[in-house]
Amino acid sequence: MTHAKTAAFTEQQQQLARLAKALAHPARVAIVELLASKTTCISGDIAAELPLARTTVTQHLQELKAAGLISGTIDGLTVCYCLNTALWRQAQALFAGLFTQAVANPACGPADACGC
Amino acid sequence: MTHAKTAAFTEQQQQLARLAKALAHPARVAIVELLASKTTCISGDIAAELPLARTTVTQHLQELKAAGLISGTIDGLTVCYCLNTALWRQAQALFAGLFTQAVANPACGPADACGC
DNA sequence: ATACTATGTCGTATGTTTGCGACATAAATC
DNA sequence: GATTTATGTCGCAAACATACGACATAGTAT
Repeated sequence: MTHAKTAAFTEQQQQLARLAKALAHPARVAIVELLASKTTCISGDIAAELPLARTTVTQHLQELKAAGLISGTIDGLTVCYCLNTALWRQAQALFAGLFTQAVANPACGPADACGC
Repeated sequence: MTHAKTAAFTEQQQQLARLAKALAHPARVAIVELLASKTTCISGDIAAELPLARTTVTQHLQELKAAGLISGTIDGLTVCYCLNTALWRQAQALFAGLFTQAVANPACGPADACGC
C-alpha cells in the first residue's frame, strides 16, 4: 500500500493529453500537414491523398474537429476544413512547456542512465 | 473514387504519432512532469503520487519506456526512472516543426472559418 | 423531377488501451 | 533460510480506436 492518491490530474495535463491523442495517429498528422501546406481549404481531396478509405478519413477529421484543432465549413456541395490557429497556439505553448521542462532535466543523461 | 493512394505515411509522421501517443494520457503527462521536476530519480514513489493502482502506473511507465522517452535502471531493490533527454530533444524538434507550420497557416482564421 | 456528386452517419468486425487484482521474481533484512 | 519489500508480468474485463462498406442526406446539374 503506502498509497496517497492525493489529487486527480490537472486540467492542463488533461488538455495536453487530449491534444496529444488527436495527433496520435499518422493519418491525422498527415491531414494536419496537408491543411497547413495548402492555403486553400481543401475538402474531400484530403481523402484522395491518403491511403485510407474515404469514410475512415472522415472519421479522423471528426476526431481532429472534436479536439478543436480544425473546423469545417460547408460550402455548397463541398466542405472546407481549416486549422484552428488559436488552438494550435495553445497546443504549441502547452507542449513547449513540457518539452522545456523535460530537456532541461539535469539529473540523468542518456548514457549514464541515472546516478541516484 | 478518384483515389490516388500515392504513398503511405512518412517515417516522420509515424514517429510524431508514436510520441504523441505516448503522451496521450494524463497519467503519462503527470509522470513526465514528475520526473522532470525532481532531480533525483524516483521509483515506485511515482505510483504513490498518482490516483491509480501501482500496477497501472507500471504499465504507463512501460509505455513511456517503449516509446523511448524514459529509461529505468535497477538500483538494488528500487528502480530509477529518468527522462531520456536525447529523445525529448527529437520530440521537441518534431512537434515544433508541426506547430510552426500550423500556426503560420494564413488561409483560415478562427472567426471567419475559411474563405474558399 | 431525375440523376449525379460530395459528404457524413451507422453498423460491424477486429484490434488496442486502460485498469486492476492475483501471482512471480529478486534484492534486502532478520 | 525465512520474511519483508519493491517491482514487474499475467490474465481478465470493460472501454475505446481503427477501418470499412452500405446507407442516408443534401446540394447541383440536366
